[in-house]
Amino acid sequence: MYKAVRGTQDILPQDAPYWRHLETTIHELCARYGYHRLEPPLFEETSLFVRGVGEATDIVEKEMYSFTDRGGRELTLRPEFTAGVMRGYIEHNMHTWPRPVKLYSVGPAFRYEAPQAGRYRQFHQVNVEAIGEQDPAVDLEIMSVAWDLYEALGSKGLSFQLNSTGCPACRPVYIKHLVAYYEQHRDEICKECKRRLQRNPLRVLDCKVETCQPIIEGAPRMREHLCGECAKHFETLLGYLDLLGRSYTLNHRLVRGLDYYTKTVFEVWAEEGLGAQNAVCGGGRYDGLIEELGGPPTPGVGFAAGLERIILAMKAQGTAVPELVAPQLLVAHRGTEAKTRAVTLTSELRTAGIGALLAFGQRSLRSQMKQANRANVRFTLILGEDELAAGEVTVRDMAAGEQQRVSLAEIEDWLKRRL
RNA sequence: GUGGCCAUAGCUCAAUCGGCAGAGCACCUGGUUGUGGCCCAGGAGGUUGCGGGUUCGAGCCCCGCUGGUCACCCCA
Repeated sequence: MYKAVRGTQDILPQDAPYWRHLETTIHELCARYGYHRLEPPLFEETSLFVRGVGEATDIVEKEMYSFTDRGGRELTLRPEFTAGVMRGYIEHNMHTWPRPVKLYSVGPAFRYEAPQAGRYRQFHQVNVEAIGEQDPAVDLEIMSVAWDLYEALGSKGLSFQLNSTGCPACRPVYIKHLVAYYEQHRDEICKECKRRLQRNPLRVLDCKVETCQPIIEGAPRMREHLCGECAKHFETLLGYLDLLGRSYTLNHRLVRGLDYYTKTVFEVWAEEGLGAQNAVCGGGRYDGLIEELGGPPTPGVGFAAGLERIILAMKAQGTAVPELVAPQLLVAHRGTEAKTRAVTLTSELRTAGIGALLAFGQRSLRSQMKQANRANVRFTLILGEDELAAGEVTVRDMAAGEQQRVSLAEIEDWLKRRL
Protein backbone atom coordinates (compact mmCIF):
# COMPACT_ATOMS: atom_id res chain seq x y z
CA MET A 1 0.00 0.00 0.00
CA TYR A 2 1.24 3.47 -0.81
CA LYS A 3 1.95 5.80 2.05
CA ALA A 4 2.78 9.48 2.21
CA VAL A 5 6.55 9.65 1.95
CA ARG A 6 8.67 10.19 5.02
CA GLY A 7 8.27 13.64 6.47
CA THR A 8 5.15 14.49 4.47
CA GLN A 9 1.56 14.26 5.57
CA ASP A 10 -2.00 14.72 4.38
CA ILE A 11 -3.87 17.64 5.84
CA LEU A 12 -7.08 15.85 6.79
CA PRO A 13 -10.59 17.32 6.96
CA GLN A 14 -10.48 17.29 10.74
CA ASP A 15 -7.65 19.82 10.62
CA ALA A 16 -9.18 21.96 7.88
CA PRO A 17 -10.75 24.46 10.32
CA TYR A 18 -7.31 25.22 11.80
CA TRP A 19 -5.78 25.79 8.39
CA ARG A 20 -8.65 27.90 7.16
CA HIS A 21 -8.62 30.06 10.26
CA LEU A 22 -4.85 30.48 10.14
CA GLU A 23 -4.83 31.40 6.46
CA THR A 24 -7.73 33.82 6.83
CA THR A 25 -6.00 35.50 9.76
CA ILE A 26 -2.76 35.83 7.79
CA HIS A 27 -4.42 37.40 4.74
CA GLU A 28 -6.44 39.87 6.79
CA LEU A 29 -3.48 40.86 8.91
CA CYS A 30 -1.12 41.37 5.98
CA ALA A 31 -3.74 43.45 4.19
CA ARG A 32 -4.11 45.65 7.29
CA TYR A 33 -0.37 46.33 7.26
CA GLY A 34 -0.29 47.01 3.53
CA TYR A 35 1.54 43.87 2.43
CA HIS A 36 0.83 42.35 -0.97
CA ARG A 37 0.91 38.73 -1.91
CA LEU A 38 3.73 37.41 -4.04
CA GLU A 39 3.95 33.66 -4.55
CA PRO A 40 7.26 32.54 -5.95
CA PRO A 41 7.45 29.13 -7.66
CA LEU A 42 7.95 26.00 -5.59
CA PHE A 43 11.31 25.46 -7.26
CA GLU A 44 14.11 27.67 -8.47
CA GLU A 45 17.59 27.29 -9.87
CA THR A 46 19.72 25.54 -7.28
CA SER A 47 22.37 28.25 -7.43
CA LEU A 48 19.86 30.86 -6.26
CA PHE A 49 19.53 29.09 -2.93
CA VAL A 50 23.22 28.30 -2.69
CA ARG A 51 24.08 31.98 -3.10
CA GLY A 52 21.10 33.34 -1.21
CA VAL A 53 21.02 31.05 1.80
CA GLY A 54 24.75 30.50 2.01
CA GLU A 55 27.11 27.72 1.07
CA ALA A 56 28.13 26.86 4.63
CA THR A 57 24.58 26.54 5.97
CA ASP A 58 22.94 23.27 6.98
CA ILE A 59 20.21 23.93 4.45
CA VAL A 60 22.57 24.02 1.50
CA GLU A 61 24.98 21.41 2.80
CA LYS A 62 22.52 18.65 3.50
CA GLU A 63 18.85 19.61 3.37
CA MET A 64 17.93 20.59 -0.18
CA TYR A 65 15.66 18.61 -2.47
CA SER A 66 17.66 19.11 -5.65
CA PHE A 67 17.13 17.50 -9.03
CA THR A 68 17.98 17.82 -12.68
CA ASP A 69 15.01 18.30 -14.98
CA ARG A 70 14.64 16.85 -18.47
CA GLY A 71 16.18 19.97 -19.94
CA GLY A 72 19.30 19.54 -17.84
CA ARG A 73 18.49 22.42 -15.47
CA GLU A 74 19.74 22.14 -11.89
CA LEU A 75 16.70 22.89 -9.74
CA THR A 76 15.77 22.78 -6.05
CA LEU A 77 12.45 22.72 -4.20
CA ARG A 78 12.48 25.89 -2.14
CA PRO A 79 13.86 25.32 1.38
CA GLU A 80 12.73 28.82 2.37
CA PHE A 81 11.03 31.80 0.73
CA THR A 82 13.30 34.77 0.97
CA ALA A 83 15.70 33.91 -1.87
CA GLY A 84 12.82 33.34 -4.30
CA VAL A 85 11.06 36.53 -3.27
CA MET A 86 14.24 38.52 -3.76
CA ARG A 87 14.78 36.93 -7.15
CA GLY A 88 11.26 38.06 -8.02
CA TYR A 89 11.95 41.55 -6.67
CA ILE A 90 14.98 41.87 -8.90
CA GLU A 91 13.42 40.19 -11.95
CA HIS A 92 10.37 42.49 -11.93
CA ASN A 93 12.37 45.68 -11.27
CA MET A 94 10.57 46.36 -8.03
CA HIS A 95 13.26 48.88 -7.08
CA THR A 96 11.19 51.23 -9.25
CA TRP A 97 8.15 50.69 -7.01
CA PRO A 98 7.35 52.97 -4.06
CA ARG A 99 9.53 51.99 -1.10
CA PRO A 100 9.46 49.91 0.86
CA VAL A 101 8.07 47.08 -1.25
CA LYS A 102 6.04 45.01 1.17
CA LEU A 103 5.37 41.42 0.19
CA TYR A 104 4.10 38.23 1.80
CA SER A 105 3.79 34.59 0.75
CA VAL A 106 2.10 31.50 2.15
CA GLY A 107 2.85 27.96 1.10
CA PRO A 108 4.96 24.85 1.39
CA ALA A 109 8.74 24.61 1.65
CA PHE A 110 10.95 21.54 1.62
CA ARG A 111 13.94 20.42 3.64
CA TYR A 112 15.47 16.97 3.82
CA GLU A 113 15.72 16.52 7.59
CA ALA A 114 14.87 13.78 10.07
CA PRO A 115 11.21 14.32 10.90
CA GLN A 116 10.13 14.82 14.50
CA ALA A 117 7.54 16.76 16.45
CA GLY A 118 6.93 20.05 14.61
CA ARG A 119 9.41 19.26 11.87
CA TYR A 120 8.50 17.86 8.49
CA ARG A 121 10.18 17.55 5.13
CA GLN A 122 7.29 19.39 3.54
CA PHE A 123 6.10 22.15 5.81
CA HIS A 124 4.26 25.44 5.41
CA GLN A 125 5.37 28.95 6.13
CA VAL A 126 4.04 32.44 6.00
CA ASN A 127 6.82 34.73 4.84
CA VAL A 128 6.70 38.51 5.18
CA GLU A 129 9.27 40.90 3.72
CA ALA A 130 9.76 44.68 3.57
CA ILE A 131 12.34 45.63 0.96
CA GLY A 132 14.16 48.89 0.24
CA GLU A 133 14.13 50.76 3.54
CA GLN A 134 16.75 50.75 6.30
CA ASP A 135 14.66 52.56 8.94
CA PRO A 136 14.52 50.50 12.18
CA ALA A 137 10.80 51.33 12.18
CA VAL A 138 10.53 48.73 9.41
CA ASP A 139 12.18 46.15 11.67
CA LEU A 140 9.59 47.14 14.24
CA GLU A 141 6.78 46.76 11.70
CA ILE A 142 7.94 43.30 10.65
CA MET A 143 8.14 42.18 14.25
CA SER A 144 4.73 43.69 14.86
CA VAL A 145 3.19 41.63 12.05
CA ALA A 146 4.50 38.51 13.75
CA TRP A 147 3.38 39.80 17.12
CA ASP A 148 -0.13 40.60 15.90
CA LEU A 149 -0.42 37.27 14.13
CA TYR A 150 0.12 35.38 17.36
CA GLU A 151 -2.11 37.77 19.23
CA ALA A 152 -4.91 37.30 16.70
CA LEU A 153 -4.59 33.55 17.12
CA GLY A 154 -4.76 33.83 20.89
CA SER A 155 -1.30 32.35 21.39
CA LYS A 156 0.03 32.39 24.91
CA GLY A 157 3.42 31.74 26.41
CA LEU A 158 5.48 33.23 23.60
CA SER A 159 8.80 34.99 23.98
CA PHE A 160 10.46 37.28 21.47
CA GLN A 161 14.18 36.61 21.33
CA LEU A 162 16.14 39.53 19.92
CA ASN A 163 19.73 40.23 18.94
CA SER A 164 21.86 42.14 16.47
CA THR A 165 24.47 40.32 14.46
CA GLY A 166 26.08 43.43 13.06
CA CYS A 167 27.09 44.11 9.48
CA PRO A 168 30.04 43.39 7.16
CA ALA A 169 31.88 46.27 8.85
CA CYS A 170 31.64 45.12 12.46
CA ARG A 171 30.81 41.42 12.41
CA PRO A 172 34.22 40.21 11.15
CA VAL A 173 35.89 42.23 13.90
CA TYR A 174 33.64 40.68 16.50
CA ILE A 175 34.23 37.19 15.11
CA LYS A 176 37.98 37.74 15.47
CA HIS A 177 37.49 38.59 19.16
CA LEU A 178 35.22 35.60 19.60
CA VAL A 179 37.62 33.18 17.95
CA ALA A 180 40.56 34.58 19.93
CA TYR A 181 38.59 34.09 23.15
CA TYR A 182 37.65 30.54 22.19
CA GLU A 183 41.23 29.68 21.29
CA GLN A 184 42.11 30.36 24.91
CA HIS A 185 39.53 27.80 26.02
CA ARG A 186 40.21 25.24 23.35
CA ASP A 187 40.63 22.39 25.83
CA GLU A 188 37.28 23.08 27.53
CA ILE A 189 34.89 23.20 24.58
CA CYS A 190 33.07 20.36 22.88
CA LYS A 191 34.17 18.66 19.70
CA GLU A 192 31.35 20.20 17.71
CA CYS A 193 32.32 23.72 18.79
CA LYS A 194 35.85 23.14 17.59
CA ARG A 195 34.39 22.37 14.19
CA ARG A 196 32.10 25.40 14.36
CA LEU A 197 35.07 27.61 15.08
CA GLN A 198 36.43 26.69 11.67
CA ARG A 199 33.24 26.77 9.58
CA ASN A 200 30.81 29.14 11.22
CA PRO A 201 32.20 30.67 14.42
CA LEU A 202 29.02 32.51 15.48
CA ARG A 203 27.29 29.17 15.94
CA VAL A 204 29.38 28.36 19.02
CA LEU A 205 27.08 30.77 20.82
CA ASP A 206 24.03 28.54 20.61
CA CYS A 207 25.82 25.31 21.56
CA LYS A 208 23.80 23.39 24.12
CA VAL A 209 26.53 21.13 25.49
CA GLU A 210 26.83 21.49 29.27
CA THR A 211 30.56 22.11 29.38
CA CYS A 212 30.34 24.89 26.81
CA GLN A 213 27.84 26.96 28.78
CA PRO A 214 30.29 28.77 31.10
CA ILE A 215 32.50 29.49 28.08
CA ILE A 216 29.59 31.09 26.25
CA GLU A 217 28.68 33.14 29.33
CA GLY A 218 32.14 34.60 29.44
CA ALA A 219 32.42 35.16 25.69
CA PRO A 220 32.61 38.64 24.19
CA ARG A 221 29.20 39.90 23.13
CA MET A 222 28.22 41.19 19.70
CA ARG A 223 26.33 44.09 21.16
CA GLU A 224 29.53 45.50 22.65
CA HIS A 225 31.26 45.28 19.28
CA LEU A 226 28.62 46.78 17.00
CA CYS A 227 29.79 49.61 14.79
CA GLY A 228 28.25 53.03 15.24
CA GLU A 229 25.59 52.54 12.60
CA CYS A 230 24.55 49.09 13.80
CA ALA A 231 24.52 50.18 17.44
CA LYS A 232 22.33 53.15 16.60
CA HIS A 233 19.99 50.99 14.54
CA PHE A 234 19.63 48.48 17.37
CA GLU A 235 19.12 51.13 20.08
CA THR A 236 16.47 52.85 17.98
CA LEU A 237 14.63 49.56 17.44
CA LEU A 238 14.71 48.78 21.16
CA GLY A 239 13.36 52.26 21.83
CA TYR A 240 10.45 51.67 19.46
CA LEU A 241 9.67 48.32 21.04
CA ASP A 242 9.67 49.88 24.49
CA LEU A 243 7.46 52.67 23.18
CA LEU A 244 4.85 50.11 22.12
CA GLY A 245 5.24 48.16 25.34
CA ARG A 246 6.34 45.05 23.52
CA SER A 247 8.26 42.76 25.79
CA TYR A 248 11.28 41.02 24.36
CA THR A 249 14.29 39.10 25.59
CA LEU A 250 17.72 40.31 24.56
CA ASN A 251 19.58 37.15 23.65
CA HIS A 252 23.23 37.64 22.79
CA ARG A 253 23.42 33.95 21.89
CA LEU A 254 20.77 34.21 19.17
CA VAL A 255 22.47 33.64 15.83
CA ARG A 256 20.60 32.43 12.81
CA GLY A 257 21.38 29.59 10.52
CA LEU A 258 21.20 31.55 7.30
CA ASP A 259 24.13 33.60 6.10
CA TYR A 260 22.26 36.60 4.81
CA TYR A 261 21.23 38.20 8.08
CA THR A 262 22.62 41.59 9.13
CA LYS A 263 21.80 43.76 12.13
CA THR A 264 18.45 42.65 13.57
CA VAL A 265 17.74 38.96 14.12
CA PHE A 266 14.83 37.57 16.10
CA GLU A 267 12.95 34.39 16.84
CA VAL A 268 9.67 33.69 18.57
CA TRP A 269 9.67 30.77 20.95
CA ALA A 270 6.69 28.85 22.24
CA GLU A 271 6.86 27.41 25.73
CA GLU A 272 4.64 24.38 25.31
CA GLY A 273 3.25 21.85 22.92
CA LEU A 274 6.03 21.74 20.38
CA GLY A 275 8.56 19.38 21.89
CA ALA A 276 12.10 20.37 21.06
CA GLN A 277 11.09 22.48 18.06
CA ASN A 278 10.00 25.55 19.97
CA ALA A 279 10.79 28.20 17.37
CA VAL A 280 7.53 29.25 15.74
CA CYS A 281 9.01 32.19 13.89
CA GLY A 282 12.39 33.45 12.78
CA GLY A 283 13.57 36.48 10.90
CA GLY A 284 15.74 39.53 10.66
CA ARG A 285 17.39 42.07 8.43
CA TYR A 286 19.33 41.15 5.29
CA ASP A 287 20.83 44.33 3.88
CA GLY A 288 23.33 42.58 1.60
CA LEU A 289 21.20 39.84 0.11
CA ILE A 290 19.72 41.56 -2.93
CA GLU A 291 23.09 42.83 -4.06
CA GLU A 292 24.51 39.34 -3.54
CA LEU A 293 21.81 38.03 -5.88
CA GLY A 294 22.70 40.51 -8.61
CA GLY A 295 20.32 43.36 -7.78
CA PRO A 296 21.04 46.95 -6.76
CA PRO A 297 22.24 47.46 -3.15
CA THR A 298 18.96 47.24 -1.24
CA PRO A 299 18.16 46.72 2.43
CA GLY A 300 15.43 44.35 3.53
CA VAL A 301 13.87 42.81 6.59
CA GLY A 302 11.46 39.94 7.04
CA PHE A 303 10.44 36.82 8.86
CA ALA A 304 9.03 33.35 8.32
CA ALA A 305 6.65 31.52 10.63
CA GLY A 306 5.92 27.80 10.54
CA LEU A 307 2.24 27.03 10.14
CA GLU A 308 2.39 23.43 11.38
CA ARG A 309 4.09 24.62 14.54
CA ILE A 310 1.51 27.34 15.06
CA ILE A 311 -1.26 24.76 14.71
CA LEU A 312 0.49 22.39 17.12
CA ALA A 313 0.68 25.21 19.64
CA MET A 314 -2.98 26.11 19.06
CA LYS A 315 -3.99 22.52 19.74
CA ALA A 316 -1.81 22.28 22.82
CA GLN A 317 -3.46 25.42 24.14
CA GLY A 318 -6.95 24.34 23.17
CA THR A 319 -7.48 27.41 20.98
CA ALA A 320 -10.97 27.45 19.51
CA VAL A 321 -11.29 27.95 15.77
CA PRO A 322 -14.41 28.77 13.74
CA GLU A 323 -16.24 25.81 12.27
CA LEU A 324 -16.45 25.57 8.50
CA VAL A 325 -19.83 26.11 6.93
CA ALA A 326 -21.60 22.86 6.09
CA PRO A 327 -24.92 22.03 4.42
CA GLN A 328 -27.81 22.40 6.83
CA LEU A 329 -30.24 20.14 5.06
CA LEU A 330 -30.49 16.76 3.42
CA VAL A 331 -32.99 15.70 0.77
CA ALA A 332 -34.38 12.21 1.44
CA HIS A 333 -36.66 10.39 -0.94
CA ARG A 334 -38.79 7.30 -1.42
CA GLY A 335 -39.53 5.79 -4.78
CA THR A 336 -38.04 6.23 -8.23
CA GLU A 337 -40.10 9.27 -9.24
CA ALA A 338 -39.40 10.99 -5.95
CA LYS A 339 -35.70 10.28 -6.35
CA THR A 340 -35.75 12.03 -9.71
CA ARG A 341 -37.49 15.05 -8.21
CA ALA A 342 -35.07 14.98 -5.27
CA VAL A 343 -32.17 15.24 -7.69
CA THR A 344 -33.62 18.37 -9.30
CA LEU A 345 -34.75 19.86 -5.97
CA THR A 346 -31.26 19.52 -4.48
CA SER A 347 -29.81 21.19 -7.54
CA GLU A 348 -32.34 24.03 -7.38
CA LEU A 349 -31.60 24.65 -3.71
CA ARG A 350 -27.87 24.84 -4.34
CA THR A 351 -28.42 27.25 -7.23
CA ALA A 352 -30.44 29.38 -4.82
CA GLY A 353 -27.42 29.47 -2.53
CA ILE A 354 -28.68 26.93 -0.01
CA GLY A 355 -26.21 24.21 0.92
CA ALA A 356 -27.90 20.84 0.45
CA LEU A 357 -27.04 17.16 0.60
CA LEU A 358 -28.76 14.47 -1.47
CA ALA A 359 -29.27 10.98 -0.10
CA PHE A 360 -27.64 8.69 -2.63
CA GLY A 361 -28.91 5.26 -3.62
CA GLN A 362 -32.43 4.05 -2.86
CA ARG A 363 -32.04 3.03 0.73
CA SER A 364 -34.69 2.90 3.41
CA LEU A 365 -35.94 6.13 4.82
CA ARG A 366 -34.57 5.00 8.15
CA SER A 367 -31.13 4.72 6.63
CA GLN A 368 -31.48 8.17 5.06
CA MET A 369 -32.54 9.66 8.38
CA LYS A 370 -29.48 8.14 10.00
CA GLN A 371 -27.37 9.74 7.33
CA ALA A 372 -29.03 13.10 7.98
CA ASN A 373 -28.35 12.68 11.65
CA ARG A 374 -24.69 11.93 11.07
CA ALA A 375 -24.34 14.91 8.74
CA ASN A 376 -25.69 17.00 11.60
CA VAL A 377 -28.12 18.87 9.33
CA ARG A 378 -30.83 21.12 10.73
CA PHE A 379 -33.56 19.97 8.36
CA THR A 380 -34.35 16.83 6.43
CA LEU A 381 -36.56 17.31 3.36
CA ILE A 382 -38.58 14.17 2.70
CA LEU A 383 -39.92 13.59 -0.77
CA GLY A 384 -42.20 10.56 -1.24
CA GLU A 385 -45.19 9.56 -3.32
CA ASP A 386 -47.61 11.51 -1.07
CA GLU A 387 -45.58 14.71 -1.17
CA LEU A 388 -45.03 14.43 -4.89
CA ALA A 389 -48.74 14.04 -5.56
CA ALA A 390 -49.49 17.10 -3.42
CA GLY A 391 -46.65 19.21 -4.85
CA GLU A 392 -45.21 19.45 -1.36
CA VAL A 393 -42.26 18.32 0.69
CA THR A 394 -42.12 17.20 4.32
CA VAL A 395 -39.63 19.25 6.30
CA ARG A 396 -38.36 17.66 9.48
CA ASP A 397 -36.64 19.81 12.09
CA MET A 398 -34.02 17.37 13.34
CA ALA A 399 -33.38 18.98 16.71
CA ALA A 400 -37.05 19.49 17.58
CA GLY A 401 -38.19 16.22 16.07
CA GLU A 402 -41.12 18.01 14.49
CA GLN A 403 -42.13 18.10 10.86
CA GLN A 404 -44.52 19.89 8.54
CA ARG A 405 -45.53 20.01 4.88
CA VAL A 406 -44.32 22.91 2.75
CA SER A 407 -45.26 23.41 -0.88
CA LEU A 408 -42.42 22.84 -3.36
CA ALA A 409 -43.11 26.27 -4.84
CA GLU A 410 -42.36 27.95 -1.54
CA ILE A 411 -39.65 25.75 -0.11
CA GLU A 412 -36.75 28.01 -1.13
CA ASP A 413 -38.21 31.05 0.62
CA TRP A 414 -39.26 28.97 3.57
CA LEU A 415 -35.74 27.72 4.05
CA LYS A 416 -34.10 31.09 3.41
CA ARG A 417 -36.15 32.58 6.24
CA ARG A 418 -34.78 29.96 8.61
CA LEU A 419 -31.18 29.26 7.57
C1' G B 1 23.60 10.98 9.51
C1' U B 2 23.33 8.96 14.98
C1' G B 3 20.53 7.05 19.30
C1' G B 4 15.97 5.54 22.56
C1' C B 5 11.00 3.66 22.19
C1' C B 6 7.20 1.52 19.16
C1' A B 7 4.52 -1.52 15.04
C1' U B 8 -2.19 -6.71 16.10
C1' A B 9 -9.22 -4.70 12.28
C1' G B 10 -10.49 2.18 9.84
C1' C B 11 -9.34 4.07 15.35
C1' U B 12 -7.98 2.81 20.66
C1' C B 13 -6.09 -1.47 22.48
C1' A B 14 -6.38 -6.98 24.54
C1' A B 15 -4.47 -12.01 23.60
C1' U B 16 -2.15 -15.89 30.50
C1' C B 17 3.86 -19.98 30.17
C1' G B 18 5.07 -20.05 23.06
C1' G B 19 -0.99 -23.33 22.13
C1' C B 20 -8.03 -21.85 17.91
C1' A B 21 -6.28 -13.76 16.54
C1' G B 22 -10.33 -10.84 20.18
C1' A B 23 -13.04 -6.43 22.47
C1' G B 24 -14.79 -1.39 22.46
C1' C B 25 -15.67 2.58 19.16
C1' A B 26 -16.69 3.61 14.04
C1' C B 27 -19.03 1.53 9.44
C1' C B 28 -23.21 -1.44 6.84
C1' U B 29 -28.01 -4.15 7.39
C1' G B 30 -32.24 -5.37 10.16
C1' G B 31 -35.64 -4.96 14.52
C1' U B 32 -39.94 -0.16 12.28
C1' U B 33 -43.48 -1.71 4.09
C1' G B 34 -42.38 6.34 5.33
C1' U B 35 -38.73 8.61 9.97
C1' G B 36 -32.56 9.91 12.96
C1' G B 37 -30.31 10.06 18.08
C1' C B 38 -31.07 5.53 22.88
C1' C B 39 -31.48 0.21 22.85
C1' C B 40 -31.17 -4.85 20.69
C1' A B 41 -29.60 -8.44 16.82
C1' G B 42 -26.65 -9.50 12.77
C1' G B 43 -22.78 -8.37 9.00
C1' A B 44 -18.40 -6.76 6.85
C1' G B 45 -13.51 -5.67 8.08
C1' G B 46 -6.68 -9.16 9.54
C1' U B 47 -0.59 -11.71 4.99
C1' U B 48 -0.44 -9.62 13.54
C1' G B 49 4.65 -3.81 9.04
C1' C B 50 8.21 -6.92 5.65
C1' G B 51 11.94 -10.94 5.27
C1' G B 52 14.47 -14.77 7.57
C1' G B 53 15.59 -18.00 11.97
C1' U B 54 14.44 -21.18 16.50
C1' U B 55 10.27 -24.58 17.61
C1' C B 56 5.74 -30.05 17.02
C1' G B 57 3.65 -25.10 17.12
C1' A B 58 5.48 -17.89 16.85
C1' G B 59 1.28 -11.96 17.44
C1' C B 60 4.68 -13.47 21.57
C1' C B 61 11.63 -15.61 21.37
C1' C B 62 16.23 -14.27 17.99
C1' C B 63 18.44 -11.56 13.57
C1' G B 64 17.87 -8.17 9.54
C1' C B 65 14.96 -4.52 6.97
C1' U B 66 11.12 -0.87 6.49
C1' G B 67 8.05 2.58 8.68
C1' G B 68 6.36 5.61 12.81
C1' U B 69 7.72 8.47 16.98
C1' C B 70 10.88 11.16 20.21
C1' A B 71 15.68 13.21 20.78
C1' C B 72 20.71 14.98 19.05
C1' C B 73 22.42 18.48 15.00
C1' C B 74 19.89 22.55 12.99
C1' C B 75 15.67 25.05 12.35
C1' A B 76 9.74 26.91 10.69
